Amino acid sequence: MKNQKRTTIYDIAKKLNLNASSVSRALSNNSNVSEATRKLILDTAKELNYKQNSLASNLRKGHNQTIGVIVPRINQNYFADVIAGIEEVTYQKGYNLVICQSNESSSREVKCVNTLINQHVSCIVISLSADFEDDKHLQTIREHGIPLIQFDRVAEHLDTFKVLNDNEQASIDAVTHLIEQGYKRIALLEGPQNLNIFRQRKAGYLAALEKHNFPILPELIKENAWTKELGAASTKELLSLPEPPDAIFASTSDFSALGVLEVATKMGLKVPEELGICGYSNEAFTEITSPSITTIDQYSVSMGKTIANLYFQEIESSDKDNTPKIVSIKPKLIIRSSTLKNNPEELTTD
Amino acid sequence: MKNQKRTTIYDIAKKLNLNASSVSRALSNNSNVSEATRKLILDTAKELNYKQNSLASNLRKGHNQTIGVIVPRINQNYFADVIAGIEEVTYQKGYNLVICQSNESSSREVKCVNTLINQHVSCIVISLSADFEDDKHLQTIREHGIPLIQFDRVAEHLDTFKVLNDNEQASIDAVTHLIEQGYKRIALLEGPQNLNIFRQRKAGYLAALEKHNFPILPELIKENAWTKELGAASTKELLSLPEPPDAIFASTSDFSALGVLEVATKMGLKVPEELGICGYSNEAFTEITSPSITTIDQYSVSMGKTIANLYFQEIESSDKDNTPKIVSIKPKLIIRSSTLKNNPEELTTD
DNA sequence: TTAATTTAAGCAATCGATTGCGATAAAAAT
DNA sequence: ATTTTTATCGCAATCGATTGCTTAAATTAA
Repeated sequence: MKNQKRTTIYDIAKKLNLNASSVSRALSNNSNVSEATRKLILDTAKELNYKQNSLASNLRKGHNQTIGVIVPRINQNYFADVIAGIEEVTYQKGYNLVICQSNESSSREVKCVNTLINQHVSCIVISLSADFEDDKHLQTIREHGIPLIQFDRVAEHLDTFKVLNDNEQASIDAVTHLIEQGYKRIALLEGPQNLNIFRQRKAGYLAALEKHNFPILPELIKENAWTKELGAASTKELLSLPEPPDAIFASTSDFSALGVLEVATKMGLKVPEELGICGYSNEAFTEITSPSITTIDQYSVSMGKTIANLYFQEIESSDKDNTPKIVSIKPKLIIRSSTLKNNPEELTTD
Repeated sequence: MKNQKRTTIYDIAKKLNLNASSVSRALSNNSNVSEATRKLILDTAKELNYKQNSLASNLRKGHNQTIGVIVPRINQNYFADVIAGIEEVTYQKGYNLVICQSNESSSREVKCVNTLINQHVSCIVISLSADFEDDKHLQTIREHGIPLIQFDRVAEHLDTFKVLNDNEQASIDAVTHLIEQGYKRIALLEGPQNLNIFRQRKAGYLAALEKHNFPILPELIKENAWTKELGAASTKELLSLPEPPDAIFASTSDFSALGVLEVATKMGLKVPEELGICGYSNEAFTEITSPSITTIDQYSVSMGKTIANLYFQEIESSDKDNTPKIVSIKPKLIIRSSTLKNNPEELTTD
């Protein structure tokens, strides 16, 4: 269906009895073209409906004003927000975004990486899939001289640019808050420990307990409680313990926390009086549930902007092989009703 | 920072004392290369860490296995879902996605279109920005021979491929449901009427009322009630009328419906007994509010898949200039508590 | 053994834009 | 009037992969 070929600089040149080089220079607005012919060229370019061929231009210039982004799921709020943040900045700079989703599968992640390398993108931004084990594909990126920025879920030992949330500190804040509210037996719903973020959140949980001389009770730590359903299932198990917890920190996600809340409500447990609940991510719905759910905001959009700015300020601008930088963003504990056992008036105000 | 140049087919050719053409043929797995040299080439390609340069390849082949997508906001659930659906299919076909967001601004939309044209994408998929007025940029796409698929928010009079929701029917279903539940004065929160989707939803509202011989009361129709805040404001106005409505159809979005719910709750109105509420989009939170909100599911992910399939089945495969097709997807009314005045047991079960 | 045919690989043009270098003409300096 | 400088513009190579055509070699047929 694409029959008519598009007009090139040669078409413009021919029509004006000029050389293509002049047309190129006029169009790139750069140098050594008289004002008269420039105007002539610009006019006929418009007349002939000329549009530059970025493929040719990029091939010649040896680079591609494009940044590749690989995320587990495009339509997961957190990642969608990060992408929106990246796009906001890259758009200003005239860069494009090529988006891939790994679908939480590392084999697909590898394919995405290869495609982006083929595309000669200027930079690859990635957040790892859940079944991450091998970082060979990340090494490949570096071998090809493509700057790599990892965010959120990263291969920690790999020396690349990183934009992270301080998951451990956020976790400490959350658990400390629970302790201060008078909860005594605090359970943890944890995620896959091959991912740094979940390891860190667990570490924060442990650190906070230890600091306040709380015992660490393995039976109160449930792994693999990622989704609402899994969170609900774990909650049932926890609440049927001889000594059940009086608070649950769903460090995996707000969805998991929602599962906790639903089970608690169904079992007639009062939240926050009899069970405190804290989620993670500040999903929109946490504000709406009754009671509203205490959670942690990750500043996702601004994380995206940070990622893009990192590229433009640290990588693109400098010509030297600069050492990778790590930017850490401190998430914010959003205190809501689901954990306010003591002081309901202490609600966070924005 | 990108100092080492990448290995090309010429590097491989030189190393094996072959011609680049043979390398190209071996790599493309096509024709006229002996098994022996093919293996040799493949091996050294791996050894030298060769990755094809898609820019050069696409330039030569005259096309680009890339589809450009322009949406108002990447991180709006509906659009994120559609994109995820598109990506799912295009990934299988080895196509890439270039994503742009117009930020609800048509001037930015125009720039996005131009970038995608420059990139020589194989197809452009677009959902229009809120301030849509002029379709010149869409015409430009066609002038450049690039297939165009509009979805959801479209320029109706333009003869292009379209993937749509049957907004009018969905609206009829919703309002009919309200009528059947015994609501007598049904208000409408409407969106910008320059967008087809909001016009259609309004038309459905009017059609349903007319069919049941309900009077159309202009004071019950509120424009510009898109967000939660605007929805709340309109609700306040509606409820302070001498004869306030007993149901509100927030045809703009679930967020607007949420605003309605919050105002109603604050004013002590019982939902659904004293006020029925229906939203649009089936956002995740509508299930969680108390009462849960009746809404309309748009099958967003499957819309994305439909879009991509339309491209591959109708456009890419056929070589003739085929006439644009319109695919309409029937949304589904999800009945929840917020409208069940009569029969609370009638809840939709999935 | 020679001719006809198939197979494998090289040659060179091409996609469209960019850019260093050189050429020409006009303007400025002497 | 002659030389020097500057402003414009053309020439041609280049980016890396693809592909039609040609040639050389190998295989088969006669």
